[in-house]
Amino acid sequence: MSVSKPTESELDVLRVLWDKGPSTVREVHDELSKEKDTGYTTTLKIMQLMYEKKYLSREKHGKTHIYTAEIDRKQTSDRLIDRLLETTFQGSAAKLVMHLLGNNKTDKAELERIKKYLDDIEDSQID
Amino acid sequence: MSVSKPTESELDVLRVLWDKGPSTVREVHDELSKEKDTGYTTTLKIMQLMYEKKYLSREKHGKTHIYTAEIDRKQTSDRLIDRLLETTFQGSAAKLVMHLLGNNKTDKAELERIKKYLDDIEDSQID
DNA sequence: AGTTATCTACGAAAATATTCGTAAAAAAGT
DNA sequence: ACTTTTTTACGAATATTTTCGTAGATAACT
Repeated sequence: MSVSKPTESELDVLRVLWDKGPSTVREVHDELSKEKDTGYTTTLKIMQLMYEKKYLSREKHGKTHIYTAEIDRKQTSDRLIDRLLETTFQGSAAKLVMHLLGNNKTDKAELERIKKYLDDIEDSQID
Repeated sequence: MSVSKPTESELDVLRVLWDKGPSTVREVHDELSKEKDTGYTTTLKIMQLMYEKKYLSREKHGKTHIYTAEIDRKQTSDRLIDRLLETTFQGSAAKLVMHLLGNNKTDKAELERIKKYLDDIEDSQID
């Protein structure tokens, strides 16, 4: 199975579906309209193409379709992260993390969660 | 100043320039050839376009140009990371970090570096 | 039932990105 | 000096992505 590589617009659609769960074109479009300004049929077309590419599945309810994301967040983010790591952090996860926490408004709770996670990893890594 | 948004191919070029520093088209092309299979003039053209967009600067040495990246790694990665955070991690840095360390072959040295960094942050955050 | 609104499918235009052929100039090699 | 190689600039072809208009079908409204 060739690796899926959603375009910019396709990612916009996916983000909505990932957030809100299965939705109609109308719902996705209304959501996207908050950010960018394109016609309804544009969103429709993109979702139809995504359906053909198997990025989405759909189910007919009356005359409308309800679309569901068929490529998952994790897989997609893996790709994006790999790319990011290579492109801008020379493959070093540490650099990415530092960058991430460096400028960001990452709050204390988040930091704690990360630390805890790191400890867990180390514990399970007595090799 | 509008935010720069390099395309896929442009990022390929940037990666090389970021890694190797100022380089000729030939050098960039040879580097890219290891991965993908395009003609020399294709790389040339892309770099020329990037020059017009001000993504690169160049300096003439004899008949060849030496190109330098004019948009920096940090700025570019900030954009990519923000996008990634929003799109696939609901804005949670912790989630991204966990994801990053979860599947990855991050070695012990890297983990140590990260932990140390976290400690430093916490120390400087007694507010 | 007739009108209006909403949705889909289709096709094609417009915008962007990528590719490469060709020609001319500069440099290097013989 | 002549040939070969390397480089640039230009222009155009191709591919990909995004956009939307139009027509027909289905549902909702009055």
